[in-house]
Amino acid sequence: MTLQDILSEKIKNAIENLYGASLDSVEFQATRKDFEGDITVVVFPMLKVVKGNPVHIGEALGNYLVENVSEVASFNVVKGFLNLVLSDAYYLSFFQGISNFDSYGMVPQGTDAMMVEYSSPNTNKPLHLGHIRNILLGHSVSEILKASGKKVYKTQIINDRGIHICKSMLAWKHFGNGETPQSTGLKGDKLVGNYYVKFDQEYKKQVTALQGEGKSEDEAKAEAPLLMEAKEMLRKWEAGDPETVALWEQMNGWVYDGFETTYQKLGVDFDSYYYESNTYLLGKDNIEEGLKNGVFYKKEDGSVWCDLTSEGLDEKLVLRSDGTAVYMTQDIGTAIQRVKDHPDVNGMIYTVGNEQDYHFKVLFLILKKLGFQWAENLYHLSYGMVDLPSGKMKSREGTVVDADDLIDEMATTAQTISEELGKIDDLSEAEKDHLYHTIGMGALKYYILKVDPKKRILFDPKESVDFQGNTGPFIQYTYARIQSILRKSGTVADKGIPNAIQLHEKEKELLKALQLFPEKVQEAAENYSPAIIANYTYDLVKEFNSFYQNVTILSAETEAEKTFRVQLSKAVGAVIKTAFGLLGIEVPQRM
RNA sequence: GGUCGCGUAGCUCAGCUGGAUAGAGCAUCUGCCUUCUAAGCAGACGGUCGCAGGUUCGAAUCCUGCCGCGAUCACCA
Repeated sequence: MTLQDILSEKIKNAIENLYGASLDSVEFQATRKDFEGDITVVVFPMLKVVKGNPVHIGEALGNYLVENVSEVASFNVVKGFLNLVLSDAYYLSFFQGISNFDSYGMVPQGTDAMMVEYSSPNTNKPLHLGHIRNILLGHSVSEILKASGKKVYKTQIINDRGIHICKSMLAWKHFGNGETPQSTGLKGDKLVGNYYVKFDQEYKKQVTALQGEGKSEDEAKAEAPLLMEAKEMLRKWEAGDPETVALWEQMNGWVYDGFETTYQKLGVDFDSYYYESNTYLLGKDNIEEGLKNGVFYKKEDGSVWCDLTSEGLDEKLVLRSDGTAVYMTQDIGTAIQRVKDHPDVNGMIYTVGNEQDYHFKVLFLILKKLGFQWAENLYHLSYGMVDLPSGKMKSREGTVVDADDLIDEMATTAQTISEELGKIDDLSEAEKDHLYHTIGMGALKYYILKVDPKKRILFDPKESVDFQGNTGPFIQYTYARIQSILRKSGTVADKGIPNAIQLHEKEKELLKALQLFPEKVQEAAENYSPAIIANYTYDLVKEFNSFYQNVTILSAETEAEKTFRVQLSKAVGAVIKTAFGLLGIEVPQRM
């Protein structure tokens, strides 16, 4: 039973005894910093059942609580706010209750499993900044769900088939001279991406040439030999032509190797992979079944639709008149397949940009109509675009920010700043490089995750990401300082937590901040929002820094104080580490 | 045009299940490094919470309308 529950119960009793009225609920909030007290009871809502002056009611309640609840030390009333001051003993017992700092805030894994899809790239282009937001969000939400007690399967669906892949393949065949990642030293995804660009260039030349021969733009675009050839290649691929399939496998293999390198640098991973080449035919059987159940209907031309007008949406095509699948068909089939593959899954999260909001609304509705139990727990983790100061990223104009380049730049920036400060000159080169990468990624990940996923992000690569204020490195730095305290405190931290000690104001604030962590994890899981964790961690760190600057830790006046403060620092360090773990950010011993 | 999302300090963002005088960081200015890491701390400056109504004891928060920005409305994926 939490303190709030206890207080709530007591307040209800008090209102019953004092005024003969019954309250449904009691509203609490954290006391604002400028008032004395730790927790505040809002009296206003009680006026609905108790007639009277809110200040008088507040005072009556305050007196009652001081007498009847040992945790309440004193109180004051401001307007309709009853501010309660909690006893040191209450805080100490809370702190002693966190026996294991490392697992504080984590809920043990239950049986409920969720599947989280993220990344899901095409195989014709390298990953860019937009993918990075997707990947970081998906990965972080996975970790947050795990922390809230869910079993999580991380997955992605790779768009490895279609005309765009054929374009890369064709360009490589014509202009590649047998180049490979090994022969060129290029990352596989970069190499293939270059041929995709090459295709486009050559294709445009052909179009221009055809236009010069008097064709219209549309005719020229449709009739350019390269495009015809690419379409032919797609037909061959679908027919299973061995040569085409072999080339496709080889080039996709290069791309996967390249992607894997980037994922490793980002520190993310997956439990399973789905490939569109395997799933693009799925879903037709489900449509057939839905047709029988009356979920769908067939038009005269043979196309199959789902009528969602009663839900305020449109009619949606689920099967073409020629019987072939559309995007929606495939997604229906893939969702169902995933649950077949993972029978314990009871919900899915799709990390996909907000331009597909409507698609997922429809998809989820259709899956519900088809009667799947797990369809009640589908969530589109929708996020806004990443904009550059110059506007939208456009691959054609070469304004995309390449993921690998960005990751490297972040580390370089971290290196420059670290070298200026010169605090880690004694580390080995390998240790330094690892640290630069840790800090650079901390900056990038925190920068992206701290903002509400729904919102667009303006990313200025020139100014790079800040290292001061509400940033990843600032929090990492605090962690490193805490590690320094622990190194220098020797075995003090092993002595346990003293139980008779007068709490400093800053210590109390810090304990309050620590107390919030488990609810924040829960809140983040319910809202699928890493931003909640990020902003909480920043608040905690600010509180710690204020404590750090205002109280003496290692040379505290008494031994008990010293032990207590070291323990407190240790706990804050542990929470930072856990919280950053949920954001997928590493935390350094020194920096 | 229909639908969805966003609009808070010069800039980047918190706060949004209604509660006290709307919070941080950056930028600008003032202090603080013989003392546990100054990537820090303490403070100053900075706001018609897009606009207008409504509900309420109380609205940045909920409702309606409008304005601005964006996305989306394919037998594309």
